Amino acid sequence: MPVASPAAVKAVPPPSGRKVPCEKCPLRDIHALREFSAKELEFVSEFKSGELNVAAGTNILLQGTNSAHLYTILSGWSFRYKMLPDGRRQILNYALPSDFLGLQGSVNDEMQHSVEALTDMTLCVFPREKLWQLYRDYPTLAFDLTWLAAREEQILDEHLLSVGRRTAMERLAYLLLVVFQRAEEVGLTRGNALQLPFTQQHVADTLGMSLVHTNKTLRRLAATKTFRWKDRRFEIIDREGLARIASYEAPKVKARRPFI
Amino acid sequence: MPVASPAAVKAVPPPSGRKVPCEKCPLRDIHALREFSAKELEFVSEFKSGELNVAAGTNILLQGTNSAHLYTILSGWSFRYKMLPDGRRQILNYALPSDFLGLQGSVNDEMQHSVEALTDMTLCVFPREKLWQLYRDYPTLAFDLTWLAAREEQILDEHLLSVGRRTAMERLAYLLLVVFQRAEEVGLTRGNALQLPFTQQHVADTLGMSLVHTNKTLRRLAATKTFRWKDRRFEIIDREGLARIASYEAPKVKARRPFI
DNA sequence: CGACTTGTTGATGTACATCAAGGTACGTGG
DNA sequence: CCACGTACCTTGATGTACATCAACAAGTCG
Repeated sequence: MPVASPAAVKAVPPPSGRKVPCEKCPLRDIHALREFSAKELEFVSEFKSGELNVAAGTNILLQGTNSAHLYTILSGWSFRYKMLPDGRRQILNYALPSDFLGLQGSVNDEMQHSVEALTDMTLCVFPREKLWQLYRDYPTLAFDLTWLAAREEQILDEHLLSVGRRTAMERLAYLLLVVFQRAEEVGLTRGNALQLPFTQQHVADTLGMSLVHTNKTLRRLAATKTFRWKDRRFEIIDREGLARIASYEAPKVKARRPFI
Repeated sequence: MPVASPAAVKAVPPPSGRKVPCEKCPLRDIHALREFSAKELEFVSEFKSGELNVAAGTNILLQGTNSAHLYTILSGWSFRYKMLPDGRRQILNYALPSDFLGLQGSVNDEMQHSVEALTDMTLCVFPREKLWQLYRDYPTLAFDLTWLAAREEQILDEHLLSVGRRTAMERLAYLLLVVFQRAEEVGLTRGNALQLPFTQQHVADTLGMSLVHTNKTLRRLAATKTFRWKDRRFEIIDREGLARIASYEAPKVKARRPFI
């Protein structure tokens, strides 16, 4: 039975009162994100209740609990995952700077998934109870949230296609490609290189494969020389080649993506 | 290679001008759905551009195209799916009455998935260009859309866990259970029985398995006598038993679900 | 005209050989 | 100690082939 390494559950620390003013939000430098109007900026500043620094390995959200907070990632990597009672783990998606966490908590009493920090992170914290105010007074921001939810859905669709119907090679090629592209979008790459914070066990749990098989497949895929991955440093060499192996075509995005 | 039966692509007919007034919307009888205020009802009536009757097998939305319309299902079953260039098909989710289709088209230029009617259906049609008006003037409805998107995400999460980490038996038990529960929610069941409009090929493409293996697993699962399924008639006998086999726990929903 | 036969098709059920993926074990190197 | 790499054996899943059965259409005969 494929059982993931038992994740040590670290609880989240309380949010610090510290509030970097939103005008100086580091996310505003990211070109792929839309800009806020002065009025929006003012509201978001007010909406924000503080910042949170969490260490790698911390569980930001935990399956079976409820969270009074919503988060926007300011820096660092994390992943959403679910676990079965016997410890089998499925990683659902990775979350990078500008991604939004916790919206599902508005539908269910209890979170149906967990989120764990892959690296040290900084999070922007919003109280869930003010969410309604956002919908009432800031339709542009409300639309942004829907946009983000629909985008998450679209990523999950593609991921499900991978796990359900792509071969191990295809899956792996697809994952590496997509992760690189998403990191690139938010400025985490330097040229064709990227610091990849996850292990082969993470990859295995993302693609629904065993660790051993992931390793073997990774070796076979590396032989195509479409990328290099050694000691956390990932370098993409032949993007089109990877896409071809994955039989994946990147969707065209309609507009610059929003962030809250 | 597991290739789905080649789906004949039938185009959607143009929406009929016919508009059943929203006060008489058949969905309003469903207890699980929230009620609309008079003002909301008035707007939705205006938002609605017509109705659409489609035959089983019709593609309501098509991967790679863009759709000017959004749909709420008034009656009938359909499924969202993606296909790889060589014909491998992954069914992402089923859509039942009160479910909303097409929101992803607001994020991407082109649809990244298709939707096919499983049975004859009636759809309520909305023009996408009026969506912004809804966000601007009807925050409660905007919130409903977000709620629906978050719910879809939650279903996909669980589905991904299934395909990635559950065994064939568990997957199958999970699917049958969840489909029954969703049908029950919108009043499509009679006691413990349900008209199931899909074939074993659909099940296979949903769970990421081959047709043959689906059939064998279905036989083994049927031997547990937790359900009966013959000639489109599905009867659930031991719900808790199925849930135990699937190691699945149904999430608690926070509020009565909305529909547009 | 209706009843019966025949052929076709789609869905299901099963056998068997093959193969991709899993599990265990035991390396290495940092 | 943990992440990675690899060998070896096992098993779960696939692909192909073929059989059954019901639904349906077309054609034939009394």
